[in-house]
Amino acid sequence: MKLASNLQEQVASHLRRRILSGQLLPGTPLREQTLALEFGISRGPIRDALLHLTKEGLLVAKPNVGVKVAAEPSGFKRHVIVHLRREIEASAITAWFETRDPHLLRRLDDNLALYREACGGSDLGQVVELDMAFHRLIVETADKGSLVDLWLPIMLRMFLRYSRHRDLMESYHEHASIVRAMHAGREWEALEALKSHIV
Amino acid sequence: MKLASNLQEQVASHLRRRILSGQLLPGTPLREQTLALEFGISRGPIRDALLHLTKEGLLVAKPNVGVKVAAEPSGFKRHVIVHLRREIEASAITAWFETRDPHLLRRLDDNLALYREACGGSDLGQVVELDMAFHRLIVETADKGSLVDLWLPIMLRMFLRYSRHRDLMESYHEHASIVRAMHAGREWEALEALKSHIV
DNA sequence: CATTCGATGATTGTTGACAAATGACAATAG
DNA sequence: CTATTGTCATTTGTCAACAATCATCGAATG
Repeated sequence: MKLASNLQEQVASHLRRRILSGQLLPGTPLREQTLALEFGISRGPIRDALLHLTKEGLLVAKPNVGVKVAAEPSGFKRHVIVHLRREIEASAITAWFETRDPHLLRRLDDNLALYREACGGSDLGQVVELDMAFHRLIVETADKGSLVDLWLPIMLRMFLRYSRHRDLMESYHEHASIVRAMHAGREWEALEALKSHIV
Repeated sequence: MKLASNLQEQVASHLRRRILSGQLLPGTPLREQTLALEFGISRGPIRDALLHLTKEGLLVAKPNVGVKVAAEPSGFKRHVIVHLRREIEASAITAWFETRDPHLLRRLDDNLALYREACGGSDLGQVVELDMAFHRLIVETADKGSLVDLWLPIMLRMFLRYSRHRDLMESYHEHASIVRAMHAGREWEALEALKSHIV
């Protein structure tokens, strides 16, 4: 977990985690003044953070009214999002198989160990964080990480409904399958495992 | 061209147009104070606008340093972007063929007329605007427009290199082909025309 | 009784001043 | 001669006060 030096990023990270872990439910309004009091800072950085999260799709804004936590994507939209995520992450994995840089494999192994541990625990925020970090590691390897800013908003919208319909341990095993196929050098198998993991 | 009531959107629109039309080249730094003087307003709304454009992918920001116009996407990234755009717009067209609402056809026809005219003229900003509006109309019809916020950042990144390698009149005819297929009710043909248009 | 109009309170939008961080360059020590 | 340190100008980051806008609710009106 990285520590940002500027307030707006700290606020954004904090709120992002609270939304993704389900502590802030869709529809919950977020007021600038309230948050400013809560964080003990002025409204400026709060505004910046809310603007960030709005563009990331976690909040929706109405001019002169305020922001609230975004609704979970509809069935149709979610269907499109699934395809987009698959496209991006599959491209990244395909690119990785060109070089098979072992550095990524080491970091994925590390992440897997932490992820398994977190899935057993009760801190859902930690689980979300590690799940996201896993996929981010994959996306970051391709094209010097240039896909991340394209991938992040899509990923975040999907994770808006993280807590539901999800068996954490099964999710861990799916991650493990992907990494196993990469270790073994079987590209097709890795892509299939990825595809069936993203639903 | 819509006129926003709040300053940040006016500034964002203005800068967006200048970037997409090639008046602001990749790498050009944008300073808050300079822009504030230029627009005759304070730095607050400027900050908001720059944050918007950064999240849209048109600018890149470095903390405590500032923002500059984003570089054109690399070959690899562009390849992914093309696939994503195709996926989104194809989904929208497929959804439209479920209802075949004639309202969209009328608006596309209107857009085509203006687009043809603009392609003959010299105002590249106008051409970009109408090209974008064409695709936006398509995306907006599906799922009550919920795909737009997903689609826009992808579209904008692609349009960062709008001016180059492009025959405007050919672009018009490709638009026309798509609309013609939709009028005729030929879904496969429309999807193929769309796919070959987005490259 | 339904509807429109206007006052009111809450909330965002905007501003200008001040604080903090950064990068460039020159002075200095090894 | 190189590397380090200190200073300075520039630019972003933060703050608190003020203005503009919107939603709510109640009263007047048809």
